[in-house]
Amino acid sequence: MNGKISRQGRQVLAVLSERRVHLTAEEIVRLLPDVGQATVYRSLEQLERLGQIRKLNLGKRSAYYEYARENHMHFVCDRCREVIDVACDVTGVAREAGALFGHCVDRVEVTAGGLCAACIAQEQKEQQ
Amino acid sequence: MNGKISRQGRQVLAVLSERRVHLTAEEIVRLLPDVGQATVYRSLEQLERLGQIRKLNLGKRSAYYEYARENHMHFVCDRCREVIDVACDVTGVAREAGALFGHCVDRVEVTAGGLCAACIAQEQKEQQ
DNA sequence: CGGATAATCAGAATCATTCTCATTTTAATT
DNA sequence: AATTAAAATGAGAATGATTCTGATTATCCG
Repeated sequence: MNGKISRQGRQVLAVLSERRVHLTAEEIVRLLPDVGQATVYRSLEQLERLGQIRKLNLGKRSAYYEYARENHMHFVCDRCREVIDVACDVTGVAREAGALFGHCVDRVEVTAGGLCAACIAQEQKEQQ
Repeated sequence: MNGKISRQGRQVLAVLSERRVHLTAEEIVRLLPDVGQATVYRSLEQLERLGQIRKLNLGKRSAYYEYARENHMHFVCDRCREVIDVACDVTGVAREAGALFGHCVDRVEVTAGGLCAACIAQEQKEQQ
């Protein structure tokens, strides 16, 4: 459970790696009918600890998970609730800010909220 | 429920404004014995919508709430689980990044993880 | 005042996540 | 390959934060 990844763990990782989207634990459970949900949760935790995936706390009911890749932030639209990836790396800034107080930052999550482009267009249409 | 804040809502805001710390909804419920928990949750939601407070999704069991003030990020120590405020404003960067795709960013939450200064010291002591 | 509308409260319901424990798999050693 | 110990799995129960419900109470406005 520390370094080695089991068959089930590899299945979970494969789902996230292939789809390249944010998925909830529940969606992963459904995509892997012969892996128990406790195991899915355990694998997600292990994979996150190993840095292979990231857990996203977006203020939604459930957490989302994604395959770890270059840094980007997550934009959640207040209107359609869509989650959109946006290239934006502030890891350096955050690390330096933490270092000023002696903390060692090794993980940074940026979540933004507002109106997405599609919803801005929608609202303009509606107001005419 | 949209613009006006009820007596109970003002009590919730007062707790957050006076203490200036992150509190869970449950802690606020305990601090206000004669406000029902459903009302605390509803008030928190309204106050967040009005921009008076911020909801923090730190990957803990429950969400935290804080009085809205100048921007800072939240650092969660992987060892002691403490939540520490760290001055670090990336709102501008995030807003520009969103604008590139036509999104209107009006809220940015930065959460960092790693080892806090106290735990780094602890671990060094232990290794001797 | 009186009636309409909205907010509150207590408690129940929901639902994501974690726990339990019997069973199975894996790894190491003979 | 057989043996055994340790670890991982899975089904289902338990937990706990949040949301919903329905009856009651407060607020607003003529």
